[in-house]
Amino acid sequence: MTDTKGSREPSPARPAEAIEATTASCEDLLKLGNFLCFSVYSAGHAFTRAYKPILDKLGLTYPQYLVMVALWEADGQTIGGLGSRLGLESNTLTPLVKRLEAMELVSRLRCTEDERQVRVRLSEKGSGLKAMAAGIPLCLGAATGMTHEDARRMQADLDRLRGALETAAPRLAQVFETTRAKG
Amino acid sequence: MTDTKGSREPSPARPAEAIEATTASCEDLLKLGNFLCFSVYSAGHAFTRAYKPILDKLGLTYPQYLVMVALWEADGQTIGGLGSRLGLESNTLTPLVKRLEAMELVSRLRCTEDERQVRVRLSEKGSGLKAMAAGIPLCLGAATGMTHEDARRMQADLDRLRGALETAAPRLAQVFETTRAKG
DNA sequence: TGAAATTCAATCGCGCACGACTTAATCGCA
DNA sequence: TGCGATTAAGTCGTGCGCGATTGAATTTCA
Repeated sequence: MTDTKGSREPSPARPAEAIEATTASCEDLLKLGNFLCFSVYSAGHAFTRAYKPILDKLGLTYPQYLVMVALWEADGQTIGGLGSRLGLESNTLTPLVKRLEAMELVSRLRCTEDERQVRVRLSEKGSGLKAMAAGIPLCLGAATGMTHEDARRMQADLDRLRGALETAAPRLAQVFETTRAKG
Repeated sequence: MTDTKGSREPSPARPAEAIEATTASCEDLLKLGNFLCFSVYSAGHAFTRAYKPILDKLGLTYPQYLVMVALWEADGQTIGGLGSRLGLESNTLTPLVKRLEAMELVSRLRCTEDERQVRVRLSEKGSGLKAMAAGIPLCLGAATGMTHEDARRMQADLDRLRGALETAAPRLAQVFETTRAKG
């Protein structure tokens, strides 16, 4: 084993935070606890699990709930429109929306002006669910004990991060090759 | 743009930001853009997509990569140990680890002292991959353009959020009922 | 105008995530 | 000691997420 030297902390003189942040070693870099991506991944699962007991009462899964939220905000979106709003492809949305249709929460209708597109409309039942769902964000907000300011700040951070990742993604394979060649 | 009414705020003593944060209307609450959970969800997908071109070169999926990271940090963990580290159940990990075994990156060995448990050990090939993977965090870090301090702060925020959600999850269904009854 | 290129939704296959359940080993305790 | 309870891993079914591909409608432009 590489890090089983008994004493984990090498130099407790300076604040550990500063040291780790500036002089991260190869070992430190490959520790799960230092992975921002893992924190995001875990928080995402935690949200899904926290929502579950509530969404069970509505008969929705978490992604289905997000689609409903998008439709409550703007009814009659196309599959592609929902996709770009939610960051999902038609191969994910088509079956998901079909399940919503089977539950009679939405109807799917091919556009007359452009028959390639499919428009998703809320049914009465689907619109009605909105009132019930209105309490969920407050409920979750109370559960996390976060202030709205903190929540907004985290959102801003996360959205900036997502933007940076989306911008970088196309050239990351190349960057990785270069990094490896140098290192 | 429904929040541009100007006359929404009952108590105009505080700055608009704080008011919006504290007195979000039902409409505002159900907008996707105000959902912290959606920001986490999207950032998670963005990470998966950003990692993909890099992980393709290693022949790993993103969850497989996280398992490998956990093993590089501490080899020989049991399925249950990996599960509690990664927040996953055996029904997710068992087939995942079997795929890693099929790639000859790990071996699975039933413990002799407790035959209910299975220990997962890195193979030569699996250990060797660590060197190649060492460059990935730096690569991603550079791609996001974040400072280590920012990353650590977000991690701290996210980990706190995850903790709060895990604590709250068991009683959320009840809280939701109460909220609905009152609202 | 008509053929090539593009766009949109849909289908298929694979891997992850998890609830419900099974099987086998270990533990607790009368 | 032996039997019920607990624990660990695994199996199965369902839904999400996406790469690859298809088919049909639309757009482009020679």
